Formats: sequence, C-alpha cells, structure tokens
Amino acid sequence: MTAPSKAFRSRIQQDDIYSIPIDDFFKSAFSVDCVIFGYHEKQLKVLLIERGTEPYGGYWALPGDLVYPSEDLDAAASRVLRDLTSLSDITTRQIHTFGKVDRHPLGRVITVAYAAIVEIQDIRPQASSWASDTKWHSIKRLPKLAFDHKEIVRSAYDAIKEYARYEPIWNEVLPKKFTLTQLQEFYETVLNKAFDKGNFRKKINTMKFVKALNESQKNVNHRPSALYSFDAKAFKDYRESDTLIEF
Amino acid sequence: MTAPSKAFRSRIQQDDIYSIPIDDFFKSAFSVDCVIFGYHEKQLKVLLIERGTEPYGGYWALPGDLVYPSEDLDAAASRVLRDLTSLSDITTRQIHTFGKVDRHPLGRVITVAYAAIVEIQDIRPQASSWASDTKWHSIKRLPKLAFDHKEIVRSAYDAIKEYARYEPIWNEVLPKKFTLTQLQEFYETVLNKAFDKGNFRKKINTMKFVKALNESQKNVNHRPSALYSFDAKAFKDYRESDTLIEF
DNA sequence: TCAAAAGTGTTATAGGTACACCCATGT
DNA sequence: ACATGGGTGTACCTATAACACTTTTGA
Repeated sequence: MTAPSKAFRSRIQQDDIYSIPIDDFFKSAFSVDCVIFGYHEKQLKVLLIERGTEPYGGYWALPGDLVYPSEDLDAAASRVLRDLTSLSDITTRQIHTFGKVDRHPLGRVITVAYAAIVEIQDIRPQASSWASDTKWHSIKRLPKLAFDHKEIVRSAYDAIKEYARYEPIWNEVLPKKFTLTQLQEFYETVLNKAFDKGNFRKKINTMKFVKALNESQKNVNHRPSALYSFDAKAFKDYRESDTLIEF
Repeated sequence: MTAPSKAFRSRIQQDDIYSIPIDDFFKSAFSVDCVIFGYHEKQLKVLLIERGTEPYGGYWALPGDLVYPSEDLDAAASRVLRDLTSLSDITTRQIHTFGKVDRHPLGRVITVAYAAIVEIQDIRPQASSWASDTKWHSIKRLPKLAFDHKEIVRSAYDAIKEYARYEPIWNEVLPKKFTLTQLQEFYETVLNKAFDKGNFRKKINTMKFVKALNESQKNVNHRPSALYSFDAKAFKDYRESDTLIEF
C-alpha cells in the first residue's frame, strides 16, 4: 500500500474541514485490544501482558496491536488472541471503541476493544511470541493498568455479563460433557450472583439445547451427577423462535 | 499536529510486524457515521444525505465525517449530528465499528457508527452546511446505500431496539407532556410489535418514573387523555435499584 | 452409617396475556 | 345519540423464589 492517492485524499475530504491539511488525518493509527477472560473452577480472570517499553513501561496492559494495513478489524483481534493463546476458532466480540484524543501519550491512536472467554487450562502460559510477560489476574483485584485499559476492562466485563444472560457462552468454556453444578457455578461466577439449586435446574430444563446424556460422573465420593451437553441444532431452533430465556 | 514522531512510530510498533514499514500504518483514517433515527406519529425514519461526489456519487449515505486530529471520537459524532440537525444536547450512542479492508474503495478507512433518535418536527430540513441533499427515509423502505451503510443501519436499528427495551429513549422524542397512547405508539413503532392497551398501561404504572400529571388534553373530540411526564429523579432511583423493567 | 453433593417437590407470590366492558368528550 | 379513543377489571396461566426434603455414591 502506498501513500493515500490524491484522489482519495480529496474525495474523502469534507467541505468544512478545508482549513486542516488533509495529511493530518493520516497521522493517526488504530489498534485492537483484547480483553481475554479466563474461566476455571469458579474463578474469572483476565489475561494481561507486562509492558517492556515506554510509555507505561512496567505496567500491566491488555494484549493488543496495531491493525495491519490489509487486515480486517475482526481479523486483527483474532490474530492477537491467537498469537497470545495459540487458540484459533475462539469467538471474539467487539465491545466498544475508545477514541479520546489523549488516550495514547505518543500520538493519536483509537482502539477497538474485543472480548473473548476461554478455559484457562486450555492455554499454555507464555505461549505468545511478543508479550514479554503474561499473567492471569483475578477480575476482582486488578493492578494499575496502562493507558485507559482499566476502563476498557470494565466495559468488557459489563458486556460479557450481558452476553452471558442471553447466550450460552459457557459452551466456549465448559467441557463437552458437564454437570449442572458446573453450569450453575459458571453463571454464579460470571454474574457474581447466587442461584437457588432447584430453581436453577428447573430453568435449565426449559432450555432444550442443554441435553441430558445417559452418562454420569465416575469415582466421586458422593452421588454421581448426570452429564449434559450443548445441543447446537436445538440451539439454532431456539434462536429462530421468539421465546428467549435469560438470566 | 505534525507527522508522527520517530519515537511514537518506533514505540508503537510491535515486534512481529517489523516486516511492514511503520509508515503504512499511518495511511489509514477513521471516520464517524451517524444513524439518525427520526420519530413522528408512528413513523420511524432515518436521515440520509445524497452524495455529490465519487465514489458512490448519487447514492444515499449516512451523514459522517473524518475525525479531527484533536477531536474526541464521541465529540466528532456530536459535531456531525449538530451540523446536520442544528440540535446539540442529543444523546449519541456508539453502536459498532466497521473495519473491513475493502469497505472504502479509495483507501483504508474504518468507521465508528453512532445512533441517535430525534423528533422529526424538531428539525429544520436542509439545515446542514455540507450535505448536498438530505431526506428522511422510512426504516422499512431504504434505498440502495453507499459503502457498507446498509449494514450499519441494520446494526443501529437492532441496537436502538435493544436500547428501547431498557431505557426511556422516548424521553428524547415525545413532548414533555404526553399521553399513554403516544407512549404505546412509540414502543409499537420502534419495536414493530403490538401491545395490549390494558396490559401496557399496567406495566407503565409499575414504572415510577412515568409520572401522571393533574392535567388532561383539551379540545379533542373524544374523552381527553391524562398527561404524563418523565420524572428524572425517580428514574435515577430506579437505575440504582436492581429491579429493571423491560419490554 | 456418615459426609457430601445430586436431585425433587411444595407452596406462595408476582407478572404476563386475553379479553370484555365502561367512560368522557365534541359533534 | 353516536363515534372516538380513554381507561378499568377479571380470570387464567406461567415464571420465579424460598425452602424442605429425598437419593446415591465412596469412604
């Protein structure tokens, strides 16, 4: 890609900005930042990287990168996620775009925030090629973060709670076969809210896309739990119906 | 603002993109596009401008503009809205950011979509300084749109429906004193769904922030309706409680 | 037989849906 | 008196919440 063509620069210009040299509009950049939530046994965490360089050297920050000139925005988010976790096929959800003038001390950079949720055990720590140090931090006790990343995390956390209420995001985290207790613990952790066991199970029973298997746990020192799985086809049907269940 | 400093360009660069000249990251621009919904008497419309120049000359498009180098993102959206409608103090809501590589035929431009809703009667048509022609189009019958603007409108429409379910956005559109029928018509129009009169009124009665006034309509050839108004203080209390009402 | 967790049942209340009916005003 | 929209009441049904109870396993 070469410099923006004269045609591009004149065509894209609007009448009332004639007083500002058009080149100034090309002194900005855009990035993606990923809020990667990690779930494991009633713990919700966020994957942060430690910055090696200024600005905010030594601070913890969200993994992110500039978007390649010939790379779709969503693809950039998937790439950051993949480089850091070695996981592809993870659903990333665009959350919000942050564009305050002074949010980056060295220039004008707007950033598009994405969120994803993974099972912590599925990830080899330090798998990234470019993050100097990475660590899972409990969502409840975050360190000081670089840039406006605290605000980005807060926003992504709110968003993931909304997603959890309407979509089976637990399918991205729980094992293929899971127990209802595991499912309840997931909801309780993410939504930070306790549910009554009986009522929870009644509600799950109304969800046709949570299918009981003819299997149960083995070698537990209590009554073994029945195992359930996510039924993608039933979920598709449910999506197309108009009776939506929420938490 | 001058060209990005060497320091900025080297600091912002990440290790794994060394193969791409850093200058290429500054050949892009970002814009805001506004989906301005207009409501008036059971009609929901979108304000479009006619493009005078290529690309997409003659097409209808969303009002939008490049973001000024020293302008916050949200401020840019407010500016576009204000220039076109002469209205300030309108709530704009960021919807989504569109960043496909090929979405702008003349270069790499990502755009942040914002939505707003206004009362059509509040606007002097053609009030804009830079839009060659502007027109309200019914949400149900949109013309061919420039760029990916169809997708943006779709996305904003979905978002405004969600907002309507949880927030009193009718307060941005209905007169200070309104009737319950007007309120019901607003919901029916925006959500594209009919409600039972009695049940609707029962639900509204549970909302403490819709306050009955001791006034009624005058000079109507039927039983005059009681007038209601939005109670900002009661709404604040409601927001801080945990029992949220939705449609 | 005990601990631990799975799993079920009962009851009360709140909220949603459908629908019928009455009311106040101008013409 | 009638057309027009405003406004209310009831009966039914479903969803939710609180809570007590029974069941199955390994140790």
